[in-house]
Amino acid sequence: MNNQKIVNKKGRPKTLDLEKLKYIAMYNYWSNGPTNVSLNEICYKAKISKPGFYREFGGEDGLMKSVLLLYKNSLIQQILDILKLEKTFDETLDLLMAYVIENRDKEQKENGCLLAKFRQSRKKFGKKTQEQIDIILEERYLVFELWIKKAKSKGEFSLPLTSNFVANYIISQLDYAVSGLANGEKNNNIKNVLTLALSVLRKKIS
Amino acid sequence: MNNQKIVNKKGRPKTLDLEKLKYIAMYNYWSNGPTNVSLNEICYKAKISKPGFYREFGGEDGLMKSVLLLYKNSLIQQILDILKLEKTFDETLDLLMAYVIENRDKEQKENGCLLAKFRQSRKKFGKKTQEQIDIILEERYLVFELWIKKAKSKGEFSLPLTSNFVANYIISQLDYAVSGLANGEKNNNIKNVLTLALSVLRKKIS
DNA sequence: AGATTATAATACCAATCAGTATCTTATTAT
DNA sequence: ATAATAAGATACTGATTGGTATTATAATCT
Repeated sequence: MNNQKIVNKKGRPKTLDLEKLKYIAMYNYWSNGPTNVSLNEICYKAKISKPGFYREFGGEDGLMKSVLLLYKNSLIQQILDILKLEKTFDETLDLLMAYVIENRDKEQKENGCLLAKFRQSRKKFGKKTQEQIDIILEERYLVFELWIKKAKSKGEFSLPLTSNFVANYIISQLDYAVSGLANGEKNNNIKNVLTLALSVLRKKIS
Repeated sequence: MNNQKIVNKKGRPKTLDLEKLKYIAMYNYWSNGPTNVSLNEICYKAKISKPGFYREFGGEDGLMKSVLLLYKNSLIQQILDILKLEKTFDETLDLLMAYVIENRDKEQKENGCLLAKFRQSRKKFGKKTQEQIDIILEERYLVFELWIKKAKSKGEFSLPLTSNFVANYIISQLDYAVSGLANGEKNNNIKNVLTLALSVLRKKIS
């Protein structure tokens, strides 16, 4: 986006690796919690001088916003992509469960959801970060809601529940599962809880 | 417990207010998150000198263990007491929902569950704190499990689900509700989610 | 009264924090 | 070649952190 090394500019050329910095920041915010990582630490690990960092991001608020965008595009998108596979509603529930419980590696499970961590401490962050949290939450919600609406129109979901509520219900249960796994609960326990909680939305076998 | 001002002891008498310190620590850990509160800050707010604090608690680990015990006895106990009212299973579910959604004041809702916050950052704390987290989680689980077992023996709960699973399921849903409210979700949304999630455990109206 | 004991209070330590002033270096424009 | 520009890098600031050495104080014991 902003990589204009091609265009000859005046002044000393940039050598700092913004992608590396964002990735390192995301990883550290993710595993340690966004409120428990200092800018000093991030700059040191990314081998970027602090004045360089402040030139690029202005401060913590700008960095956090960038990290949230990176997390959305690389991680949250994986969940949203499942909703666009055009599988049946019940099959999609299975895929969502499998993604959360089986498909993520050990480290991802231990770290939980970075968006959830940001959300939990929302008030502690700057304006841009708070806005970005809200935007991503809304984006995620809208994709789930659209999926429910489609399932309804295809006749795959016919319970008398609003799309708004069903979307929130599923997101809530998935969020819980992710945080439960991060808390060290066993795969099978989470799987059973999720299975029962989502069973009320499925076509009854009887 | 340790208030032995009655017994004449040698040396300068203690004047520090341990209960006040623990209460202030609990409140600050609760509202700001246990990883975001410094000992300096706690000592300053409680008007206790740091050497005095270290003499009493040894350090952060000892304080956090004491705070967790205080939280368990004052807050978590309120939930557990509901399970001992000997109401029917379905009525007890109603009471649990009402407690989480209606009965807690605004500040409690915004702060969420202190135990959950400690649990989320469990690895960051000292040995005593980690052990106390585990103990309280286990105590809470056992009370829920006993309640389920009694409901089964009274014939109020007859689904083919283990008491272990049902206890975990209910705790999970309540935990989610508390954290959802802390994240600013609306009472009604949380109430609807909880109602649907717990409906699978209730006697069917049909 | 004087020794003993334990607590209170102040002041300090080195480490780390967010943020910046200053200086050096590498490029382009003239 | 020299000026202008912009980025890199070092080193600093004042504040805060966890933790402690030191000193003053208030009680009991002999």
